[in-house]
Amino acid sequence: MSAAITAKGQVRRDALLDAVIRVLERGGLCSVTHRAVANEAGLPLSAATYYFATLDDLLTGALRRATEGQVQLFARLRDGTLADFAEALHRWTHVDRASAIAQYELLLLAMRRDGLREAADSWYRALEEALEATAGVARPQVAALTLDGLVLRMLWRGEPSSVGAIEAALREILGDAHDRPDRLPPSTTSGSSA
Amino acid sequence: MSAAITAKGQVRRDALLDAVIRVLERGGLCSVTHRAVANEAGLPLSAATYYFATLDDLLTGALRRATEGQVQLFARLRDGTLADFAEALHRWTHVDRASAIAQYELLLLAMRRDGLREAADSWYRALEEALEATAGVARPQVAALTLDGLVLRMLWRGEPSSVGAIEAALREILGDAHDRPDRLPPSTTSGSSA
DNA sequence: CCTAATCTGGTACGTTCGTTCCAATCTAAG
DNA sequence: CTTAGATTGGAACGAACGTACCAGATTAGG
Repeated sequence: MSAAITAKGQVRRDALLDAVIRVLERGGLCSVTHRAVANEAGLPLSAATYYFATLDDLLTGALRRATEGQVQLFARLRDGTLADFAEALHRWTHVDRASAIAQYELLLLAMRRDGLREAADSWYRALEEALEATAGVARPQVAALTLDGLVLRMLWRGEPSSVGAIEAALREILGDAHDRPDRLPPSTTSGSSA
Repeated sequence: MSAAITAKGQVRRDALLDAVIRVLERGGLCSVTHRAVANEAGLPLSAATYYFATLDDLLTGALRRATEGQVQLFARLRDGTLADFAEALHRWTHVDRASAIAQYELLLLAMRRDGLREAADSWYRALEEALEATAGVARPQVAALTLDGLVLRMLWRGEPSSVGAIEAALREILGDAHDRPDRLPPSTTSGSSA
């Protein structure tokens, strides 16, 4: 045993996992192949097969990497304001929509692969913990479910689409229902989806 | 123009779409190919390519078909009791888990294909309308989001796992928060997941 | 330095895929 | 019955895939 894991090897590993995300964004799960990932990373095919023997290794690593970033985003929510979180959520679901879809595709894949269960779990737990630590949230466990549903709704239907509308929806979800008896607020600043 | 669309043709069409769901359940989105679907339906490859020229046609038709069934399930919720709905939800997310995952895979695909937007929309609208028609639901729009999140949580983590626990969670979600200030109820009858 | 392990880039095999083509068969309208 | 259009089953082509292999380059430990 001598070289173990070289620094340069780790750089290539990370480059490949980042490439997986980009390929995923562009063409979905089925388009993730050793060749496509290697090409996206600007590396020869052998580099992909050497560091990630099977396609599953590639996807597993990508999910774990993406989850880390998401966990950090949720952690930042814990310390920031609601408006900050609304803006982060807007960026994630509208500006970087392809990236968000890619992450959900990986999470859905985690339902099938037991090796990914852990990653999906930590993603979920990070959201719950962030909500529990956020002041004024009446029922964090329920709010976590609703927030999850809100993200999906934004990805599917595009609404709410503005930062302001998202913040209003968050207020509706996180806070208790004392002033608004019903309805998610419609988009306030920008119009509806296509 | 004479035969237009024959009855036998429609039978084969439906058989192929059902086969898509079964293939999807077994191996995920990437395993849906003309050959796999035709083989699953017990038909020659040409039958799949004749009725559904592209893979997208196959997936589009399958999502539309699956959505119809789901819309009918939600409609039944409107008229039944909460316990009935809890049982239906339990069957969907635990007994027929693979089928539920397959449907979400198709819904996720709908985020990428504009032709599927309509199907995803009708699925969503059916859930909201069912909740609006259900007596005692304080905020149906919010509840729809939460219910969506609950389904995903059950698919990812397996909890809540018993019919009783699901019904309790539903009561927490649908009704107002006047007796329980926090927490989703833990599983009551069966244990937690792995 | 030396040696063993990691890393690199390229090639090739066998499989599976979407897609196309075609001759034969079936069906319904005139 | 006749005939045009719908349907059927089989075969084949080119492309892309996972995977395996290998000879050379690089690197780290002794």
